[in-house]
Amino acid sequence: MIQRPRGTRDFGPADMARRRAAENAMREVCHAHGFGEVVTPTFELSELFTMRSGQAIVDEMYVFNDKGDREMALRPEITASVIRFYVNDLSTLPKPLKLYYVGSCYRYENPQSGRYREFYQIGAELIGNDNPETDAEVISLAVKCLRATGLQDFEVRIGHIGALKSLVQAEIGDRTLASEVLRLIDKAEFEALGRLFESRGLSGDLMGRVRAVAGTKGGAEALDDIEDPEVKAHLKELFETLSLYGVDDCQLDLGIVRGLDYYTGMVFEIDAPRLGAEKQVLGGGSYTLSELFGGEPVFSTGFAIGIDRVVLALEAEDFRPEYRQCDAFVVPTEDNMRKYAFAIASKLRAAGIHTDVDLMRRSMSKNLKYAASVGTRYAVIVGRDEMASRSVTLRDMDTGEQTLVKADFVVEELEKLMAGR
RNA sequence: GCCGGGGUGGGGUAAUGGUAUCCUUGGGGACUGUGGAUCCCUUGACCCGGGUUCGAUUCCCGGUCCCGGCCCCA
Repeated sequence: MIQRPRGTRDFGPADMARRRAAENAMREVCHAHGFGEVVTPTFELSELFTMRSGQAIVDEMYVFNDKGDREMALRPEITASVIRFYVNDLSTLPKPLKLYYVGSCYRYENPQSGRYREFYQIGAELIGNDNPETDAEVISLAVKCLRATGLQDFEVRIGHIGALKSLVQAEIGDRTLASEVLRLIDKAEFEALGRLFESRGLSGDLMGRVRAVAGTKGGAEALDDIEDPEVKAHLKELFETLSLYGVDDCQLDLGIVRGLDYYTGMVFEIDAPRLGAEKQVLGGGSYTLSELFGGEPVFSTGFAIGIDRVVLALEAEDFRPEYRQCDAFVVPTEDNMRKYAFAIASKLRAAGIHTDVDLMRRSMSKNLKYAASVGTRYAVIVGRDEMASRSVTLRDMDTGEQTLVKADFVVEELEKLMAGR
C-alpha cells in the first residue's frame, strides 16, 4: 500500500460537497463585489517567493530543480503570483483591478491541527489604491465571504502598520534593527523587546511609546487613542465605511505587524476562536509588491482565507449540511424492466435531476435498500404495471408515500415534489 | 526542528509471547412489486524495519504516519 504524503489529505464525496459549498459561496461573494477570477501556476521560479519573503523561506518551501536545472518552488501562497501576473501582463487594465483566486498552496511545515503541507486558499487582491474606501471594500469582501459560508463565530482585528513603522523607523536609523523591533512587537514579545532595547542602548522612552502604540486596541472607540493623525483619520474613515457596508464589531489592534516588511498600511486578521492553536483563518492588508517584480509602483490591498480552517471552524460550529449523492434512484422491479429504467433515468438526467439507476442487476428490495443507504430522496419504481400505463411510481424514501405519475410528466412531478419539501 | 499521546479488516472495537473477538460496512444468496425487514454465505486487519525469543501483533530500539502542542506562520 502506498502511503499518502505527510501533511496531505484525501477528500471523499461528502467532504468535498461541504468544501465546495463553502468555496462556491465565497466565489459568489467575490463576483458580487466585482472581482474576477485568475489562475496562476502551482509552481513558480523560487526566486519569486524569496524576493518577497527572503532566503530563509526556502527551508519552508518545496523547492526543486527541474530538468532544465531551473530552481522551482511549489507556491507557498498566491499573492506573489498574482502580482507577477499583474506586472507581466495585466498592468494596463483599468484600475482598480479586482482579482480573486482559489488554489492549493504548499509549505514544508510540521502538521498539526489546522496546519497541513498542502492546503487551500481563496484570496483577493485589489490593485490600484490604498485609501480607506479600498481597505473597506477588501475587508467587507473578506467578512462577507466568511459569512456566506455560514460561519458565525469570528473576530476581525484591524491595524495599521504606519503607526509603528513610522515611529520605530524615525527613531532607529538601523533598518535591520528596526525590522527586528517590529518583529518582536508582532509576536507581542515585550520582554525580549526590552532586552533588545537595553543591549542596543535604545531609550526606554521609545520603548514605552512603542508599547503604547502596539497596545492600542479595542472597539471603534479606541480609534480616538491613536496618536498618529494620518493613521487615525485613515482608520476612522475605514471603520465608518465598513459600518455602511454592514460590517461592525471590528476590533482595532495596532499590534498587528503581520511579520512582514512589505505591508505598508492597513493590516487585518480574522480568527475563529473555536479553533485550537491555529485559529487564524484570514490575513491581509495593503502593500506594494509590483516594483519588486519590476513593475510600476502601485498600491494593492488583499487577503487570503484558509479554506481548510474555515471548514474546520464550521464543523466546530456543528454546521454540517446534509449530503445527498442523488435525488432520484430508478428501480426496476424485474430484469426485463431494466431498459425501461435506463430510459427513465436518461430523461431525468437530461432535466438536470441528480439520478442514479441500478447497475448491479440487483433485486428490487436490494435496490431500495441501496437507495436508502445512500440517502436518495425518491425511488422511481418502474415495473410491468407502470409500463403498461406509461407511468412510474415515485416513492418518497423518508415517508414511504407513493404516487403513480405518467412517464411524460415524471420530471415535472419530481421537481414539484422536491420543491415542496 | 522539538515535545506529548497514538497506530488491530473500509469504519468502530476485544484479547493475546503460540497470527485474532464482536459490531458495522462491502459482495452474494434466500425472498420475489415495497423484505429500506429477516435469515444465510462471503471478502477483508495486528504501520514498516531491526533486536530479544523456540516463537513477537504483544517486549525493546529505530523509522513512518495520525492526533495535539511548541517554534514558525510569507
